[in-house]
Amino acid sequence: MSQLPRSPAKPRAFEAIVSHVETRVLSGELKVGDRLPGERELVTQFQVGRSTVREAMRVLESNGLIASRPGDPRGALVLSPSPAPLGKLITHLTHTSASSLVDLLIYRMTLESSANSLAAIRRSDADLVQLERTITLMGTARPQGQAAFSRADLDFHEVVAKASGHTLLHISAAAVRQSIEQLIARTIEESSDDEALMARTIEHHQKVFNAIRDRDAHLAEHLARSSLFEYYAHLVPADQRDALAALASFGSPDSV
Amino acid sequence: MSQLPRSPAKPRAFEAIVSHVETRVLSGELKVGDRLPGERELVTQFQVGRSTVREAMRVLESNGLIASRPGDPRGALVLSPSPAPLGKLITHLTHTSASSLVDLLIYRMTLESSANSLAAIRRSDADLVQLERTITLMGTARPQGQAAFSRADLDFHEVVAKASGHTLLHISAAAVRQSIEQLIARTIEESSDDEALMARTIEHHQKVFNAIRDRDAHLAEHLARSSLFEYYAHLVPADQRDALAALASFGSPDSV
DNA sequence: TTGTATTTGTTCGTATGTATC
DNA sequence: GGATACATACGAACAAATACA
Repeated sequence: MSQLPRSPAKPRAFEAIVSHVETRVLSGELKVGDRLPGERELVTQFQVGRSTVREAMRVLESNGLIASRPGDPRGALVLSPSPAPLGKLITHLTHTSASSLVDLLIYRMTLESSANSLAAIRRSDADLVQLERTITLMGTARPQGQAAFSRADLDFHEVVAKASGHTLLHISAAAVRQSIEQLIARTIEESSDDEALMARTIEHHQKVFNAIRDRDAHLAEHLARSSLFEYYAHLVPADQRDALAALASFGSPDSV
Repeated sequence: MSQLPRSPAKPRAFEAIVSHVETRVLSGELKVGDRLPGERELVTQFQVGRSTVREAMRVLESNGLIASRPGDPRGALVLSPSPAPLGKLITHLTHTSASSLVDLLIYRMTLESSANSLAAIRRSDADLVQLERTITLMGTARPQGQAAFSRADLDFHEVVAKASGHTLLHISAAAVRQSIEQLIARTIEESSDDEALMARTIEHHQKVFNAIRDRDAHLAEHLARSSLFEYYAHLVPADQRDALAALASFGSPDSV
């Protein structure tokens, strides 16, 4: 009996080291740039075998807390907080549990509309300069075809997300954009360069820029939704389009 | 010289196994519930030592991809996506001050408002039954104090997210909720049981339920924002509250 | 710059407790 | 209950890489 995994589950030896280090990093006892004791010293400190110590090191490393390299007598290095492991995890999540294109688009609409809103509130003047540059880039990329234009387009969204000053939104939006691009890469390759759509997209982005410049958070948020809808809606089956349309029309001046 | 870590950095033996498994999960070759080969078989497959295999297992385990337990002759189990690893990373990032409480609340508002909107569109009748039950539970938990009420409250949001039928939203919203609860655990413990707030919260949830029942996506989305704002806004410093307020007021009937 | 000591990366053998059949 | 195969954990050994005198 008892086919289910036990609730408490036997605590494993390496976990003691992991949570010990995590706690000390969280409490500030271990600062960025500090060194952990060497593996052999951890063996005596925790009364475990060296393999166990190494398992703990790999987990801490995978979570972005430390880095160790061979031959360094000073021990593993405590790293500064980085969104990199988070980005990897989110990328993995979007790739695995992305049931459909429409769900990915919904997710992107969700994240980027908030990023736009935040950017309108938190943007610096330097952000505006960078944004204007990416819009210019879209213009020059236009005659180079769909692929180049798409790259410039993604750049714009990336810069906006960065201007939001929200690390989590920034990282996760980037992951979702990438997943979407990979998913529709084949679908879109044969789509003839749609000059009219490109022009409309640039216009949209110009409007977003204006809204962010004028610190109009509501307008910026709504524009993210409507422009994503216009750009991508034709790729999703008509019978799944209602959820996307509902999000896109939220906050619209002419709705309600 | 060369104190900095090399750019290419020598690939380590266990990483081959990690990325191999990751790739197979991503490609769908390994489905949830499938089993990995035993450790000894992986040793021969990858021509590495057993400790190396175990290090790879710990990393995969820490990222929530697999679970293994001693004595199981079937090998490590491939897990379904879970919010746990994501929540842990987010919690760690916020604690190390890469991100603040207000950013977490913004993130939650972003995700849950979309989840509400989707739930209004995709909900089944069974979802409604479950939602009603969690609201009833909040009523019975009310006299048991803040902690019990908070748990029931979180349950409601969890059920709504599930009803959205959007795995990504569901998982990431759960992770963010978890992080927020951990972050404000101490702040809120001394907050006297606010009977009035509890009553208002239940009312809010009833309104959300009605909106989802009536398939009013816009109303459901707006309610998620306004109720989160009312519930949590007092915890964020006044000078950071504008971004949260901007999101909360978006789509409001009386704004614009 | 060279050499040396020490560290991490990796392998291997062994013992032990446990889940499955 | 017993046999089997598994994961957990330890520790010794060697190679490669690094820091430091």
